[in-house]
Amino acid sequence: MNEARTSGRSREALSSQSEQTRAALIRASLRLFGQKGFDGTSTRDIAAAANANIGSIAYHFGGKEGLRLACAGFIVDTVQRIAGPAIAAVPLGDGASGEAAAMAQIDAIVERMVGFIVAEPQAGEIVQFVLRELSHPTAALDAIYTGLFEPIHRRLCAIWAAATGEEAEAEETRLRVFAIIGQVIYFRIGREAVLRRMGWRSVGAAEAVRITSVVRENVHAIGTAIRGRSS
Amino acid sequence: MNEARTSGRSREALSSQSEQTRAALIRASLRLFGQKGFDGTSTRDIAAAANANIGSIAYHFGGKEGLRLACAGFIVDTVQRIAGPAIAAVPLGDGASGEAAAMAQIDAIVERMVGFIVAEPQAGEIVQFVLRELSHPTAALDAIYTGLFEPIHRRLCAIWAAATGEEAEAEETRLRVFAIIGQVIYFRIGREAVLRRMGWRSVGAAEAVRITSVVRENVHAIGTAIRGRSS
DNA sequence: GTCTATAAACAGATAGAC
DNA sequence: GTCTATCTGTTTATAGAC
Repeated sequence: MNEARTSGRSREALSSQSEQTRAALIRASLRLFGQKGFDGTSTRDIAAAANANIGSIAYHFGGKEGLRLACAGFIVDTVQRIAGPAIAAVPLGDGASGEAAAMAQIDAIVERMVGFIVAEPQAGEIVQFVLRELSHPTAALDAIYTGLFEPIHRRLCAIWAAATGEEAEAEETRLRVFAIIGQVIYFRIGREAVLRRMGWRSVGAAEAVRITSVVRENVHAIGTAIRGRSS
Repeated sequence: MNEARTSGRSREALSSQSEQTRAALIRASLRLFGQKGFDGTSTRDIAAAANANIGSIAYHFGGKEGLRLACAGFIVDTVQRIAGPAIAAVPLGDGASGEAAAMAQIDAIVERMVGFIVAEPQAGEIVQFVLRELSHPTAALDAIYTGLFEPIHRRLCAIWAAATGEEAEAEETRLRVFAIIGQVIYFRIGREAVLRRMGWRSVGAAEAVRITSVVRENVHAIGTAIRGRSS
């Protein structure tokens, strides 16, 4: 079996034609895998969409499966770059002022999450790709879980804990953060149903604002109720 | 093109071998479509799983596409039978007592939803199937949306309105009900991530109880906050 | 109604010319 | 590195035997 050129390549060659073809193939396959699924996408379609030839897939990635793994790597890099700053640790005070600051950070995160996941076109491909991987785990999911899901969820739990006084790694907290994420994700997954039920033609910036407003209110309500339990 | 035997069949022939083959094909294809996707599933696999032969698919459903539509019909029937009683209209009093009764019905619905969607094995196939249809709408989605999504969502909005005093068909209410559904659905869609993060080996009855507890608390918190706005 | 054989198209992988 | 030609296996659909 030929070894694909997936590692050890020099960083100076980023704009060589080889790297351009490589990048174009990843972009095209991420889009097509997201739209039509891994099995539903042929290597011929990918090559055509990337303006490359079929043989280049075997050359760069060893085969179709290698392309899937490369997509996972691209997703990890992309989302880390976008989500990283938003969920970075910010200095939080103690007691009530710390809780308020943490809740403000949660507000900002919800707004960014909705903006990216729901309204950003590129997020559609990524979410669909991840969704399919979740339903049929491969090595690509391992990369996405370890590089993205786990660290982000853990960080969100910590922020939620700072905002409510709950323990960050408590089972209840972890489940609650999943439920909160679900509120947002569903607007992408069930987009078609949302469009029909809301009578919207698309979900753009204006619709994202409406969704953000509702989700933020929900999250506040949950946080307030949790905080109120301990008093 | 041959017309498939998809309509006009007599109801008395339910246990004939023809109907048995037909039912077996639908069950098998729903499971396989859910697991591996429509494109990822071959008619040979379906026929083998249903203990039928390949030709019978063309005979009963006209082809693979007809099988997809038949799956959608099966889903509408199944979910209507399960969800129907739970969301049926119950006599609600006026004022505060009516709100409490409506919230109690919401509690019961959340519990049933989590129990079915998250813990019931058959729900996995159905959710995965619907999920894939949502991301790539065909005529099968039209059937599911019209027969299931729209009426159930509308009914949930009405119950939520009775519990909170909001207007049932207000944009905000419709979005809020979507967000609440998202909380539950995510535990099925993101099951693999949930399993890993929670350290669970599977999601059974015991885990469903934990999830129900968290989601119910969230929903109560949201409902209470909404009700509190008007005072 | 069921099952088999086969057709026609398409898949991914690969060898080799350039 | 790129591109073409081709191999091998698999796909859905269908015609026809039983």
